[in-house]
Amino acid sequence: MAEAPRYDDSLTIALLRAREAVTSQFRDHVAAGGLTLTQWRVIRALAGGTELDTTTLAHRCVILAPSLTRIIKHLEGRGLIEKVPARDKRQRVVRLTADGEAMFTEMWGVSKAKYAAIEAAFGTEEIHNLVGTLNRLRAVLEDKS
Amino acid sequence: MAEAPRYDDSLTIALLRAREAVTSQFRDHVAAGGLTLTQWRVIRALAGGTELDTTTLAHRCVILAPSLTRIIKHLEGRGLIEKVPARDKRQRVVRLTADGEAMFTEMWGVSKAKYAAIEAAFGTEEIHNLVGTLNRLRAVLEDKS
DNA sequence: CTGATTTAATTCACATGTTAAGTAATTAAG
DNA sequence: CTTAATTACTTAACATGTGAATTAAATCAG
Repeated sequence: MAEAPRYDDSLTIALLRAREAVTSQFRDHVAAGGLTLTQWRVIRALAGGTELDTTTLAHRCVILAPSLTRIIKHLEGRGLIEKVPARDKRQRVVRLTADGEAMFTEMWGVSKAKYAAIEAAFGTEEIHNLVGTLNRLRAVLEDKS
Repeated sequence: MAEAPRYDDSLTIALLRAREAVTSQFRDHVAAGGLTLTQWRVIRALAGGTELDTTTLAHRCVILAPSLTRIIKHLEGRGLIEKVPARDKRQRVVRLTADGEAMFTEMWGVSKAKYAAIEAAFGTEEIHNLVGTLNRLRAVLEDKS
C-alpha cells in the first residue's frame, strides 16, 4: 500500500497554490481592462517602446510559442500591438502601439500598488528572499536536466 | 514613462518559472503512463482507496470544477476511476478502480524517486522551508482578500 | 407541505498549455 | 551556386484554465 505524502507538503502543490494566491490578486484588475493575466504579461514586457521578437517575448513572459502566436494575433486585432519590420524575415518583431502604451500606463499604477500591498502584507525582505530562492531552485533543476 | 521592474525580480514570474522547472521533472514520466500532470494529481489524491467528492477533490488537486468534470469523465472512460453512490445525490463521489490503484502503484515509485532527486539537488531542508514559506504567503494573501 | 434559497455539478464559450507536425526563411556544406 | 540542415514561427489537435449560465438536489422559511 503506497503512501503519498500529505498534499500540503508537496512542493508542486505549494507552488501551484501560491501562484494562484498571488495572481488572483491581479486578475480582476487586469480583467477590468479587458485583458487576461497572460496578455498582461505580454503588454508589460513590451512597455516603454520595447521591440521584441516572438522567441524572446515568449521566454520573458513564460508563454509557449503556440500560445503567444494566438495572443499576438488577438492583441494586434485589438490595436494594442503592431508588427515591426525585421531584418530576418522569419522573425515576428512586435511593439506596443500608442493605444497599447496608454493601456499599460493606465493599468500599471494600480498593478504596482497591488504588488506593494503584497509586499506590505508578507514583508518586502521575505518576498525578495522568496524570489531568490525560487530562482535558485530553477537554476538547480535546469542544470540537472 | 512608466518603468516595469526587471521580470526576473517579479514574484509572479518567479513562481511561474519555478513551477515549470519542478513539474517538468515529472511530465515525461507521467506522460509515459498516458497521463497528464493534472490527471496524475487526481490519481494521486485518490490513491489508497480514498473516496472523494468533486468539490474536495478539486480543492486538494487545485483544479477548477469544469476541468475536473472533464478529467473525471476521461479517467472513468479509461477505467481508472469509478463513481461511488453518495447519500447526497448532488455529489459525485469517486475512487480509484483496481486498475487505477495499479497505475498509481506502478508510477509512484519513480515519481517518489524524482522528488527525492530534487531534494538531493536543492537540499531537503531548503525544500521544506520553501514549502513552508509558500504556504505562509498563501495564507497571508487569502486573509487579505 | 410548498416555494424560495442555497449548494454541487455540469455545460458553454473562449483563452491558454502542450506536443507534434508543417512552413518559410536563413545558414551551412560541398 | 545548390542542396541539406537549422531556425523562427505557425497550425493543428487535444487538455486544461476561467468565468458565466444551467440543472438538479438539498435546505430553509413560512
